[in-house]
Amino acid sequence: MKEKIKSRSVPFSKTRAHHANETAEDYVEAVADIVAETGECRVRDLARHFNVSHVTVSRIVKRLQDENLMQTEPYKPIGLTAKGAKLATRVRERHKVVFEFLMAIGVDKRTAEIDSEGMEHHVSPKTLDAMRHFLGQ
Amino acid sequence: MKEKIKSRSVPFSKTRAHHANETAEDYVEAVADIVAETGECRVRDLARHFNVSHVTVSRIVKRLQDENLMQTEPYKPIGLTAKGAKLATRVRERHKVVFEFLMAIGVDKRTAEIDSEGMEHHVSPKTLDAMRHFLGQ
DNA sequence: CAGAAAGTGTAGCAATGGCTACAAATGGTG
DNA sequence: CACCATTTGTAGCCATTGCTACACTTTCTG
Repeated sequence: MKEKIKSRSVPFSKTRAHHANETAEDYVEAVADIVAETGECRVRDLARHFNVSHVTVSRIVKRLQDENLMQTEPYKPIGLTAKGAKLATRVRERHKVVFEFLMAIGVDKRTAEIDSEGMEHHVSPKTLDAMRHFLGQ
Repeated sequence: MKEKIKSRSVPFSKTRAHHANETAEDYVEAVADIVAETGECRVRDLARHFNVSHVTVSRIVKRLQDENLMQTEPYKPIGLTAKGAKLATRVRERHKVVFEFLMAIGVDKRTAEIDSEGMEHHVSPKTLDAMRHFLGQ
């Protein structure tokens, strides 16, 4: 099927689609994190995490379910599909590298946390490699 | 008035507002660049630059005009207001630092161009300082 | 100068992600 | 068990950014 979005092969290509893709990455990452921390992930957990209403969360979860990234049933916890888990792993690893890289160049922890969350979606594999190299891996 | 958007004081705060802000930054930067290169900026120039339809551009330009960042008249070139020019200067400088920083850590030019465009909006002043420091300024 | 080409504007639709208000389900607790 | 608080779902609104189709201006050209 391969309905992947050509994320940034060209500058500024299709901002809306790109943002929807970012949302998917943020959400699978959050689900993975929350499950890892608390055992299960609920709509309200995501609402608190992203500081949005539960309505926004449940609509997005519905969309991500349609995209085969998440799986849930009404009033039940939210889980990741195999595809979602795979994406989450990739995103978390990338996030970690960006965060540690920012720390390594002297950014304070709080700022590194905030900036890495925003920057990560725009860090290509090549740039990520450069960061890893800098970190001495 | 101070209707500034608290861009990322907290992680993930209000994605939609944040994105609208990014659009404003991208557009004022593009107008400044295009004017600098060709003498004037037209709707079609922005449409080509962002790879979107002219319709999308003219609607966004209208919004940015309402926000006092741009100025134009029907069928006329697009210019920046004082406020828009000020923002453009800040954005271009930040973009330049991020781009040069990526080059400095060994990212190839094309990738640095693409990634810096996406990353720049998420680079806080503190991280920007760290990048400047790294570049030896 | 008339007609064609290019550029721009407008109408109207879709997707995404915000929200409030209200309804329904779940889970504790008296 | 019955009630209440919490959680989740649904309805319906708005803003932003995509689009196509069509209309109108401007500009170039024969």
